[in-house]
Amino acid sequence: MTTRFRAVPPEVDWRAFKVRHHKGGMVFAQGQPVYHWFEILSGVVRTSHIKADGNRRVTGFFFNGDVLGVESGLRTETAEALSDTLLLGHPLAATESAASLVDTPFRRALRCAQSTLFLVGRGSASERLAAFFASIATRLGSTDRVPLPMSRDDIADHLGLTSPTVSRTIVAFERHGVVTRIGRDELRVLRPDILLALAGERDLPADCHADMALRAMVRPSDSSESLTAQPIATAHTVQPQDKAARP
Amino acid sequence: MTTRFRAVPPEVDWRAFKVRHHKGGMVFAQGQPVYHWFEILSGVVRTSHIKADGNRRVTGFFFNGDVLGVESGLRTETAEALSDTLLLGHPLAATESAASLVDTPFRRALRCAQSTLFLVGRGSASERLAAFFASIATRLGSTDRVPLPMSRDDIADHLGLTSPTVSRTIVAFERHGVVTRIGRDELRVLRPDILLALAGERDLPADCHADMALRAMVRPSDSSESLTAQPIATAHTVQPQDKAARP
DNA sequence: CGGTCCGTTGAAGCGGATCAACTTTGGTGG
DNA sequence: CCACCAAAGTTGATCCGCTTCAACGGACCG
Repeated sequence: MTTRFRAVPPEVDWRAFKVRHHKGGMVFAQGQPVYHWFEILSGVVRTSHIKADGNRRVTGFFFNGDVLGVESGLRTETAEALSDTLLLGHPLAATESAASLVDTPFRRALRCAQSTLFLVGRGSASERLAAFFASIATRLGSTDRVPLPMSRDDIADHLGLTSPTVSRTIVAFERHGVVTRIGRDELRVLRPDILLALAGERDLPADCHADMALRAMVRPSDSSESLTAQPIATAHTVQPQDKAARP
Repeated sequence: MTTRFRAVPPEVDWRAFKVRHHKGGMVFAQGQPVYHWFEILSGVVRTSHIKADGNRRVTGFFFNGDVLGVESGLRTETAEALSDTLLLGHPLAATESAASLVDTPFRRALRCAQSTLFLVGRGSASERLAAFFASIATRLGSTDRVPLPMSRDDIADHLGLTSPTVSRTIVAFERHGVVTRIGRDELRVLRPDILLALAGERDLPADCHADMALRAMVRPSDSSESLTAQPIATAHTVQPQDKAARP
């Protein structure tokens, strides 16, 4: 819950500058390099993130006094003015030089929290779990090994699911040859490409339609059990417009 | 996505100390004052937040090299060791003195991101929207006025819902006298207590069971339309164990 | 005054929650 | 070392809330 006061005292506003945007204007765009962070003097700004699958995720709304665009490297999100807006821009370099050593933990925690935002709140159980597993594997630097020292309930409470759903989805992953269970608290990723595709981080391999197959997997209503043979899916190109990009 | 390197160079590790926890141990507890932040040398830690309604939300898992507990004031979450764990604790005071002015925007952004985590990914559409409206009102300092300069699609994409659901839920709120629509892009909150209760931030007023009533509202299947008369609900004490605390 | 966009409302289907039974695991003590 | 027990995971059946796909209405703007 952000407060409504000035973010930094005036003496730190070295080379701070005012920017005016009118309704619909773009403050910064996803993919651009980060040069400044902004403080809202008046107006409303919306930040959103477009995933590889085209889905949009609105990451925040910012009102008078709020701080936005605090990141480094490349913009992970786009900021647009929802109304005529007056911003105070702060050069990131000035901030960096004074606190480059110290604020690192804050930034890392911020990145971590923001990446978690993309895990929860959107997408099916398969997508969330795939993203979760991919995230763990990436953070540990191991391509295929995914330790799960937490309980299924922990995972469920983290992703906004329930324990039975987590179980079913993992079993479905395994039935499709995406992962293998090693004991109770470890996975081995057999098809990282499909895992990332399910997570929405990259496009699906052309040879399969994992999401449709996995959907059918979790709910074994149809008796067409031809799945144990082939790892993932037949060459069905029938994309049911499942959760494609909005127009 | 946090990296796996040391959070800060050694010269900043003034009075850094190692802490060892065994499986199940509590690193810090929700509500305690914040004195340190931690860096994981080995093991796994889980952070979770208990809401007023008793629901638990697992906010993150932290592995080797991750940073956790970066906040100020009182702990908003509890951290527990999922395995035998070795931590490196950093006094917050040392970090503060060097960067008290500069890291403020990072902290505010972090708080903002973390609070957003509690909005999405859990709870019904009513809960998410209630929390969203309450959040806007709080941030603007106005108890009752809630401007909505963003489209319904924006709100939906932010909360992990869809535009029709947002519409229906707002109308349901209005039918219960919780809010009133002023034009298209502004709300007036008539019953802040119920709004906060729906958001899970505090207990319900004893005289009503808003959640049950609102559920029935959104889906007008039953024709028992006695709702326009009394603001919220009759004195039904029939709590259907809806989303109560887990044991 | 007409057109277009956005919001609202309706009907139908599905995904995940819920409740409950069963199985497995891991830990403990005999 | 094995038997037992408690805790966790898996599986099944049913239900409900949200999504989806439409159609309608209303507001803003030319």
